[in-house]
Formats: sequence, C-alpha cells, structure tokens
Amino acid sequence: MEMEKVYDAKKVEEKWVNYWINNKTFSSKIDKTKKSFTIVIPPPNVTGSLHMGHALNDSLQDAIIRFKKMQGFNTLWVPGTDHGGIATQNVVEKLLKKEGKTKYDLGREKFIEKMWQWRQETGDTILDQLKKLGCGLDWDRTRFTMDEACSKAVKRAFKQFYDKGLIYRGKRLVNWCPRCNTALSDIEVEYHPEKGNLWYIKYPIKDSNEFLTVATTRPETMIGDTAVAVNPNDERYKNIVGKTIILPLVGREIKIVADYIVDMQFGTGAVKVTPAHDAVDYEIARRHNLEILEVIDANGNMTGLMEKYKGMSAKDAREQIVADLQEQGYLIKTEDYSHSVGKCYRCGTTIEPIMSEQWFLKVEEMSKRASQAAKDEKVKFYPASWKKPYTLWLDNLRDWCISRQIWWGHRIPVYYCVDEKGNKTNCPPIVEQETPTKCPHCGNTHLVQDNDVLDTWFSSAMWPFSVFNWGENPDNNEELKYYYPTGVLVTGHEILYLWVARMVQMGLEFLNDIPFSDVFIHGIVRDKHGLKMSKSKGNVINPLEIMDQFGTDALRFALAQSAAPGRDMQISNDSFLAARNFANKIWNASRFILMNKGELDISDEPIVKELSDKWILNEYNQTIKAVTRAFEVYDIDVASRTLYDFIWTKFCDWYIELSKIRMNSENVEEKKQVLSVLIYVLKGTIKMLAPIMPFICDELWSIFNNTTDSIVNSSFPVYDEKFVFADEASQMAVVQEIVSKIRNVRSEMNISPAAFITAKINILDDKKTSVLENDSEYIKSLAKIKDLSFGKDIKREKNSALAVATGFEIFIPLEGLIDLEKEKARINKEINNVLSEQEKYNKKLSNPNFVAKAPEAEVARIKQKLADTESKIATLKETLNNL
RNA sequence: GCUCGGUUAGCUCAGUUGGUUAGAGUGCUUCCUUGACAUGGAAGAGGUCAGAGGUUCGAAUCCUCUAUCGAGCACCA
Repeated sequence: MEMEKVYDAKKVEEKWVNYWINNKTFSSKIDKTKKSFTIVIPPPNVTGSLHMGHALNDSLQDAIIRFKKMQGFNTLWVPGTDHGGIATQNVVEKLLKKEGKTKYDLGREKFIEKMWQWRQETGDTILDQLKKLGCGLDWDRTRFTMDEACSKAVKRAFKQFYDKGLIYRGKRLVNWCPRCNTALSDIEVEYHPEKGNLWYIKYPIKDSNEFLTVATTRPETMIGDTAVAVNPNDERYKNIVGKTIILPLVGREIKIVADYIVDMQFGTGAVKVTPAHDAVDYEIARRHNLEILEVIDANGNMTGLMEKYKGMSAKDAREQIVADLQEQGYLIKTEDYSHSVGKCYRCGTTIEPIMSEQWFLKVEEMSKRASQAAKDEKVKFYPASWKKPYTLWLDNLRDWCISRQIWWGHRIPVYYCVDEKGNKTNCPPIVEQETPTKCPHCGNTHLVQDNDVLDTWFSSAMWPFSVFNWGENPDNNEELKYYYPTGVLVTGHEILYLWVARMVQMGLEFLNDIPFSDVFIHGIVRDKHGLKMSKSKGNVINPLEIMDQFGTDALRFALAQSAAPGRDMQISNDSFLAARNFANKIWNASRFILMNKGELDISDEPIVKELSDKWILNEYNQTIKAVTRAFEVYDIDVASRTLYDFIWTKFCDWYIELSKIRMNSENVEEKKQVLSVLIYVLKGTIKMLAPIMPFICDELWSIFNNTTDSIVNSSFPVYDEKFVFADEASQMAVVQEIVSKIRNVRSEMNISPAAFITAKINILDDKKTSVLENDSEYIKSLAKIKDLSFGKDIKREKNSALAVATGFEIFIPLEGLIDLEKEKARINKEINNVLSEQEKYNKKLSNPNFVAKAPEAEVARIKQKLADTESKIATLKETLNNL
C-alpha cells in the first residue's frame, strides 16, 4: 500500500462517503439482542444550506452515534428536513416577487404546488452536504415534516388534543406580524431595544377642571382606550379612582380604574388602557370587564373606529394624532425614550398585538409533566445549567397559539359544514384524522376545511415519534417500542423552548414517556472576534470551503475540540490549520510504522518487553478511560484534546522516538516486538479517534487490517487493568527529565543538533540508579549521546556544562573552551528557578499550622521537594564557584 | 430589575473532588532539512489566574461583594 507523504483528505473522503452509503453502514433494524441508541436529527430547514452551526451540531451527533455503535449499541440516527413554515414560504414569496407576482396572483392551490415543486428542486441540498460531512445517518429513513407519516401524526395529535378539550378557538390578543400576515406564538417574538418617544398627554376629568396625565409610547392607540389605570396604593390618585375621563379627540367617556399591575414609578403612574393592542392592557381589561375596541387591523392600518384616521397606517396615524393632540392642547411634552420592541423572528417586522380569532392549545398539564421530568432528572441536561431556564419557562407558560395565517404547512384538520352559499351551518366543527366526506351531524356533503395552518413547531414537536410512524400506528408499533425514547437530543440553546421543551411535552402526552433521556446543548460558533456569524456582517465561514481547503476531518476535529457543552466557541482558520496538521501527523506516524512493518508478521497482542512499552500502554490505558468517560458525558472537546495530546506528545514525540532503537536493530524479533506494541496502540487509538475524524481513521484502519470493513464495526477500546504500570510510569518520568535537561544544555550552549556528545551522570539518589542501569539507551538515543557514563562520585571536569535533575548531576564536556560567561549566566538562571521553588516550600514548612494540620503525605511530599531543591542549589552553587 | 454563565500567556482555550514551580495549541525568539511528518523536531521568552474581602494550614479552584462581557426571563404605559 503506497502512502503519500502528505495526507490527501479529498481523495480519502470521497471514497468513504460512498462506502458508508453504499454499504448501508449506518442502517439500523430492530435487533432485540442489542440495546438501541437513537438520535433524531434536528431537522434542518429544507431551504437551508450547510452552515457552521449545522456542521457543529451534526458532527457532534455523528461522533456520539459512532461512539455508541462501537460500544455495541444498535444505533440509529434518523435524517430529515423541516418544512419550516413561515421561513420557507417567505423564500418562495421572494422568488415570486422577482417575477412581479404575489402568492395571491397564484391562489392557494397553485402556490402550494409551487412550494412543493421548489422543495423538490432544492430540498436535498442540505442532506447531500450532510453526507459529505460524513454523517452516519440511516438514509433509508429520511423524513420530511410534511411527508405522509408526519402528516398523519399531526392529524392524530390534533384530534386527540381536540377531543380532550385542549385545543380551542377564540378571539384573543395575539402577536401579529403585519408583513407575514400571520399570528405568532409568544416565543416567536424577539425583543430588540429601539429608540422612540414617550408622549405625555392630558386626559381631562369629567365635571372638573382637572386633568390626569398619561405617558405613552403609542399615542395612535388612544382612540381605543377604554380606561385609565392607576395603582390602588398611589396616594396621588386615590381620590380620583372611579371618576370619569373624557377621552381627547374622541370625546368618549372612560373610567379611571385601580390595578396593581401599574407601576407607580413609571411615567406619571397613570396608564391609558388599550386592551386590543397591549398584553398588559388586555389583562387589565379582563380584570375590570372593560370593553375591547380595535384600533389597528391585520394589515397594520387604522380601523374605522374613527373616520378621520380610517385606513391610515399606524405609523401615519401616530403622527396625525400627535399633531391633533398638540393642536388641541392635550400634548404636554415629548421625551426621547428607548424601549424594547417585539419583532417577528422570521422577517424582523415590528409585531402588532391585535385581537384575532386563532386556535390555541392549553399547555398547563403538559408543561407540568415536562417540567417535572427535568426536575426528576428523567431528562438530563448537559450542561446541567440549562435545567433551570427550561423548568422556569415551562412553569410560567401561557397557552400556545398554534394557528398561522399562511399557506405552507399542515392545514388545520378541522372541517365545517356549510350551506350552498358557503355559510357555516350550526353543525359543530368536524375533527377527524381522515378527511371527512360528509357532515356526521346532518349528512351534508358540503364541507370546507379551516383556512389556517399549524405552527411549524407543532409538527417538529412530534419529530421523535412521528419519524417512527406513530401517526399511522400508535399502538403495537415495534419500531417505536424499540427505538423510543431516543438516547440524546443535540442542539443549540436557541431552540430550547421552541423545540426541546415542546418535544418533551408532546412525548409525555402521546407516548406517556420522555422523548430522550439526555439533552446535550452546545454553544454557537462565532468568528475569531467573538461575533455571531451573519451574512450581513460578512464574517460567515462556509464549512464546505473549509472541508475543501483543510479536509472534513480537520473541520470536524476543530469543531469538536472547542465544543465544550454550553459554551460558545470562537473559531478561525488557525483552528482548522492545526486540525489539518494533526491529521497529517497521524498519517505520517502510521506511514512510518507501516514502512517498518513491511511484510513482517506482527502479533495482534502487544508483546511487552521494555520500560517504554509498559509506559506507553499505561498511558494508552489511561487515555481509554478518559476518552470513554468524556464521550459518555458529551465532553467531546475533552475527548478530542485527550486524544490529541496522547497521539502527538506521548505516542509520536516519545514512544515512536524511543522505538527507533529497536526498529533499527538487526534483530528481527526485536523489531517485531516493538512493532506489536506500536501497532496495537495505534490501532486502538484510531478507534478512539474514529468518531471524531472518521475518514482518516477508516482509511488507516483499512490499510492496517487489509480489510474493507469500516472501523465503526470494530469495538471501542476498553480500559484494562493489565496495562496499569505505575512504577514504570514514574521511571519513565525520570528518563524524560534527564533527556529534557540534556537537550536544554545542548540548545543553550549551541551544540549542533546533529552532533553526538559525551555525557557523564553523577548519581546522587541511589534509588534511581536502576533507571540508568536499565534505560540509558533511551537517554542516549533521545539526547544524541554517543558516550554515556554514570556512577557515584563522578566529578565535573573542566570545560563541561552542568545540568541538574532530581537525584542526578549531569556533566556535558564541551568541545574546545567553554564560554564561561555563558555558562555562569545559564547556571545563575537555573539557581534562580530552583530558589523560587525552594522559597515556596520553605514558606509552607515554616508554617507550624501546615505541619500540624495538613495530611502527613502532603507534608512529606513537600519535605522531599525541599530536600531536592536544596541539593540542586548546593550543586549549582558549587559549580558556579569553581568556574 | 431578576437569574445563570464567563473573565487564566499577545490570541483561542484546558485546569476533575482545594495541595504539580499554573498547562496546551497558536503566535513570538533561537537552532535544526537527522532515513514518519518543515502540515515537522528541539529549546526558550511570555501569566499578581478581572479586582477586593473572607473561609482554610493551604485558594485559579469554596463563599461574599465589585467591575466587566454574554445569555435567558420579566418590565418597558
């Protein structure tokens, strides 16, 4: 097998993408001998194209799926897309606009046809991109939130809710987007600070010369005022509660009411109450039985409440009304005022609270259960800090406005019996899962379906079970029983309420079980300055370009490495570059091992012989423990960094370098011995890395095993007591210390890295003699020493440099004359280092409380350290004096 | 306003239950094309762990307050 010197990601990746798909590596069937582990993908919008958020979200899920699969679970990761309601309709509407048309020109039926056609053309883009990313999804199970199965689930759910009396229709104050022309739920409104004005208006009190001044940001709604409210505790207004006001411009009489919701500190402490256009006012109106007068209509224009302003936009009406108030002397003053204004989360248009006939879902019971599930840890959050916001939100939830006045989506499955003129009859609405053909009450065949569609999140909320055909077959559904509840839900926090909380509600409602036991919440990907990526800022990093430039494994590793649960990550080309280099490092380490292996027959089990073998197996074993644990609690970042450190620092920088002695040996058995360890550890390591960097790992796996089977079909390494070598680990630390000290001298004294040198080691600590006796070959090899002698009472010769390790003095005779000044400076520096260390220990030990109260072992440890530093300093000072 | 999270090297971040001379990557400096890798190797410089109190023999780690950044929620007449 030819391996190129530089890892060629593109060549390798394409091959494995096809392999995994063609071999159905990730397809899953019910297998009751195995436990299932399921993830349902957060379905990206059909209109979408892969961005960094997807890349992060999906490579994390892929890592988890691959890890669990290698652990022996029957894993299933279900792919799919979301129809994306308003967002998608907006996209197609924009396309129409380019042709100079509106959806009304086409009509509902033709428009929906166009939507489907467009979906057909573009809908698979993002799925293809997920394939390129290497995602181990079961492609035969690809779902769409508006396909048959999901549609049936939606209808079944709606009917069950309806029959239980949880769904009702009514005219309520709702959030209305005048641009999208639809109602929105409370969480679909985003609040942004905006500069505006606060107008102070005089409201004359009837039968008196007095006025009550109100402050408002929305003077245009005053013509719909049906009261003025003050706080019952407000001394200023105590005597006027119950009195009547003559509404300026309108002349209508309204009452002054007392309500605790009014903040005495704000404005004048008197609030004009416009129930039809403000949530708080609406509440006040309900408490005081106030009349509700609509001022603004669904288009954002003034109603006919007052002829003068009829048909004006709310914005124009505001100017006109302020002008009129001013003219008639009612306006006292205008202040600049900054406040939060609700915006449509899909188009950014200012939300208009209006009265509107809508469908609502009562959520109180469901919310209680969903909240309790988290409180009982049946649904666990990673990180746990998201539990509180989640429960808090659920505990204070109001009914969910589920109807939307758009065309793209699940049409509400409610039918009305109508007469020949199309007017609704007195028969009750018909709610059936199957489309009814006649009215069950009167037999009439003239039926019309409700015009509204459901909130897109309604169908998303059922995703974890609708994908398993719950809509068609809710009971005795083997797949549902086997795969549900799923193992983990992976998402960013921005859809915790919109989606996650609702899935838990619906899962408990319809399946009487949570939809997933774990929720893994990752951060969002920001640019290198910490800013959110957005098209308008122009700081978007396209993952497809990164894949092209650095390789998909590099992209995945870079993301995984910074994906600490719950924390946002700043990412730049540097991260991808480092990850690409890492891939190359693994590639070349493998290439080196294979080159040496050649045609040799190597034992599958590691043949343990030397110190370094035991050391690396010990390290490898610890790595297994750490990585497994990290994957299990979704610390993918920890798993990544642990593997990076093990592979690069431990395996490559130390073990491979140490293995070169035996590799170069004439003795074939020796070579085979060290190769058995090298290959054993490398194979285990790429298994651990495979969930994160699947391409290169599968490629190497196939090369090493001369197999075509994917690495995900092998089993994840398991921690093994037989590889625990604590003594060898500390011996190796001694070797490493000596090597580092010698290298330091070499570097500081400008000894050529190519030169082989002589070194003499004076042993001060008898306990460490064995290390030199057994392992001096390592030191010679790594520190480039041709002649190494050691023993007790070895003295420094003239013209040698000194290095001090714990328990050793190392003398390095220099060619020619030693540069005295340089050596003095070097030793002085070292003395200072050790002195500062010594000072710390002295301070500790001179504290009687420390000696008395600290654990004995800790005191002993510090005493030993102090002794070490003292001996080092003595050696260094002596040498300095002799120079 | 309330709640939560962050603040550690120039930059990006680690730091498990309090006890290592506070670590890594990147950038910087010096040296090196040595037969896996220059997408590499070796060495080095660089940090009052945001600040102030407190608990403790001992605090980057625990507690309180402050500053600052961010998120969520509420209010915004």
